[in-house]
Amino acid sequence: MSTAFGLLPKQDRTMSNKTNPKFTGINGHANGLNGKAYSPLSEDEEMPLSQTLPPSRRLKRKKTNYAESSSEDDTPLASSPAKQSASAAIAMPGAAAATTVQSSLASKSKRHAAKKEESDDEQVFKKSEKKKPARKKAKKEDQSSEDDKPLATPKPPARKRKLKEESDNDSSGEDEPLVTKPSARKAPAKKVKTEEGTESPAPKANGKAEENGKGKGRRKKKTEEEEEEVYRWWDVDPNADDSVKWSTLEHNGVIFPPPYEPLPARVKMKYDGKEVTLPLESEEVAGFYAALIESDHAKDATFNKNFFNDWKVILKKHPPRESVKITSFEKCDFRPMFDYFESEKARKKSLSSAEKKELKKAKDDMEAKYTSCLLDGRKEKVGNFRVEPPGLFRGRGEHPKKGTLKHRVRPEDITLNIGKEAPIPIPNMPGKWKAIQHDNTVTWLATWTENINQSHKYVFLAAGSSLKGQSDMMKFEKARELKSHVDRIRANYNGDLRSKLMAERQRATAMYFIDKLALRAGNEKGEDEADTVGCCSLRCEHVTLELPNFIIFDFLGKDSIRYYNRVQVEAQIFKNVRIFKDNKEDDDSLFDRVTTTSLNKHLNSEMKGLTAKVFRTYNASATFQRLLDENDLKNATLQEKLNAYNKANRLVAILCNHQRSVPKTHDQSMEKMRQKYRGLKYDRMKLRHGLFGIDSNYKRMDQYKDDESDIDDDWIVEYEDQLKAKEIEKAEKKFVKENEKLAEDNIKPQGESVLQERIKHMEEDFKRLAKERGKTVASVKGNKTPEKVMESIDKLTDRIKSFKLQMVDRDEGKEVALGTSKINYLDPRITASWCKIHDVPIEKLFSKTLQVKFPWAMDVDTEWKF
DNA sequence: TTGTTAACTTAGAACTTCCCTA
DNA sequence: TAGGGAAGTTCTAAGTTAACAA
Repeated sequence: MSTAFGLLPKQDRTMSNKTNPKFTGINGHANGLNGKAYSPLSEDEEMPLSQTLPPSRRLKRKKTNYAESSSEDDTPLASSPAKQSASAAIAMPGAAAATTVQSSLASKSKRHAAKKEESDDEQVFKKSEKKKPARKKAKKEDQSSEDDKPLATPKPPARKRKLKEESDNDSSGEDEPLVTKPSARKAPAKKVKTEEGTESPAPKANGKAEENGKGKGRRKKKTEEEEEEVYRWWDVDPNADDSVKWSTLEHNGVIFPPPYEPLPARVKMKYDGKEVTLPLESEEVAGFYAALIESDHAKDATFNKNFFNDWKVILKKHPPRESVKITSFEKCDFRPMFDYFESEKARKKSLSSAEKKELKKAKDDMEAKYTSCLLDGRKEKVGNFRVEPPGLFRGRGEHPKKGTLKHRVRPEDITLNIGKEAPIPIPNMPGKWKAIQHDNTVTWLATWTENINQSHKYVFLAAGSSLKGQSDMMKFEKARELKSHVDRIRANYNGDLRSKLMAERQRATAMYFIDKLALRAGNEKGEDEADTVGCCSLRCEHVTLELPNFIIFDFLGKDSIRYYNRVQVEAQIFKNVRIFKDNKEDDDSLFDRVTTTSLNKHLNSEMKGLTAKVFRTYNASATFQRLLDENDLKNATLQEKLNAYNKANRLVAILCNHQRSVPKTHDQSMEKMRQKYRGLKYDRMKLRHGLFGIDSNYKRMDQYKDDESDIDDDWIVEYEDQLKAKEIEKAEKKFVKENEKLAEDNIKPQGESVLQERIKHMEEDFKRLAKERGKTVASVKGNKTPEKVMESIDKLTDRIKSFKLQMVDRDEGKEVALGTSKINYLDPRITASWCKIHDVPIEKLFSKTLQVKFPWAMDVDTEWKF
């Protein structure tokens, strides 16, 4: 494997977003980050495939031949004599030129014979050797019939996800989790205040809340402090049945966005240079686009095409009043609308802070009742209680549907999930809910189906809620459980890398990538989605082999973020990928015998509840813990500790390929930093020269010369001019202020000559500086001893070093998003424990939101390890 | 066995607030 | 004290997973 990302040569780790191929999400955790080198190849493992397997049995397939060659594809690796020579060539290390051998498909009879020879593997082979389907077809477009259905009788969804943890309950000793399973949501809760100000009783000891969670007026009003008391779900009985998520649930539904507010009559878009008056319906959609004309979306042909097509449909029903026919996108000028939106933004921005506060309060008051719900009698925060407003679909990457119109969601679209006894909320816009259901095995409060991809939208509780917290904690516990299985699992897949069955060998190789590179599982995607891949859906074009043992990954992953990584792999992996790619087209699947389902099924057999995703969590958290532990921070300052933490965080983010777009002002701020950096070096140079001026016996300290090579004469002229201008400006301002002060005190102000005198002195100083240019001797202000000057030089050198580090840090981190791993992959207990060990306040590392999200992690002691 | 889908987590973009510097 | 940039928060798209229907 390659070195850690941060240590890679530049060409191997240049990063960039999306279309600009640069980001190199090198893991390196097998050597650099993780430090674990697995099973070094033994003599036996080095044995060419040709000696282990009859080479002629090697697979050959082409995408176009999938159908007719299916049975051929089922041939186990070791069973096709017809391809012996080709396989021998593949198997020879370094025999790259011989990897692609044209050969005809083996005959059925040969295949049959081969299968007979493989009697031992027959069963396995039959079960696993299935071809993967090509990209899924587009989902059914028209779901309107569903939408037009009358209010359905409340019924629970046909299918439901069964919790994995259920199966874990009966896990045998061998697979015992490291830590007692957390969870259990139905333990006694602290009293909470209901919306009306009454209190709900705590649920009964068995976890079931009193019917409907209501116990009005039974108890005295408690103080605010007590009401705010947190329900410590993580302290309660872990053996509760977690297929049931709640006993009682009360909420106020969702809040719909306000109706469309028409533009002032004077604001009109233009068509073919002339103003057009649009009816509300078409004006609203035009406005969606107008707001984006300065964004990248408006530069995208697909986005524009989809928007225009959808808008034309609206226009047909609601044409411009001038009876102009809008048929050409190019003739549309949305600028007047855009300008109006901008002016409105500016107007809102310019409001006084009191006015802004008032507006915010009105909004908060209006939303207040939707922000929380009563779950088993306890008040819990709701996450996305606002219904998504209509707009243009902002699909990422090359999503074929980006720009299409996302319809306004109405009550008729929404199904509520609520307790049986709870009052049904009334929508804040005209209409009736699509359906009401009382399913306590799911956690959502409301759902609807979006019109573009027919994807389901849900309203869930907030990240800080007990339900989310429990699930989060279980996620990390599952990842920790992997710790005690991972050696065995790795040994198993390392063994399978040489399996005679293609499916097993592919699966083992995929597992290797998932484990070492933290790749996602990679489900198949449909034609109506962006073409992105993960491990199982990698195509041949996404992996390039480079002798002797490098693999270059280059593909678009989730959110169309580019994954580029040049990785040094073990010989067997290299060999396998060569075999998998052989005789396939670029757009053929690399792992044609592996699906996410089959892979996860296998992982589950290795450890209960294990999926590809668990590996990502495990590797992120384990790597983070190890990196933190590697630091010696005994005498470190707070800043040094924070730097060490952020560095570990950054390495994990790189491992997981978490990118962000470069801040728009990045180049500008880097340039500022560079100027400041040079300025510091200039200051040191002057001190050095000054030191020599004071005492020529002092060394000129030429060790800094190279470091100061970017300070050339031209730059110095420019810099000193800037300095001079700044100093004069400063002096002028100071002079004005002094006079103002004097005027206030009724004292005669200073004359202009005072300022002129000061400026004259400054100019003399700068003239002296100009004379010293190009010389190695300079004057030093004040009566400084050489020792004092030396001291200043050392201090400056430290500042220069630290500033340089800051610059490098800023530049290298410009495309790395730290938040994603912190929120989703790093066990918060690692941070909590680390903070305690190093006496770092948690708020330095966890924002308020993160602290609310992870209350369950805060109690760990300093001994706790992931 | 395979495809579909419900339910959930993970993700970067977009927006908002905070804080530092001039 | 403004305003610019960073940090924090919200929004919603895009994944994963497993149950279930065909």
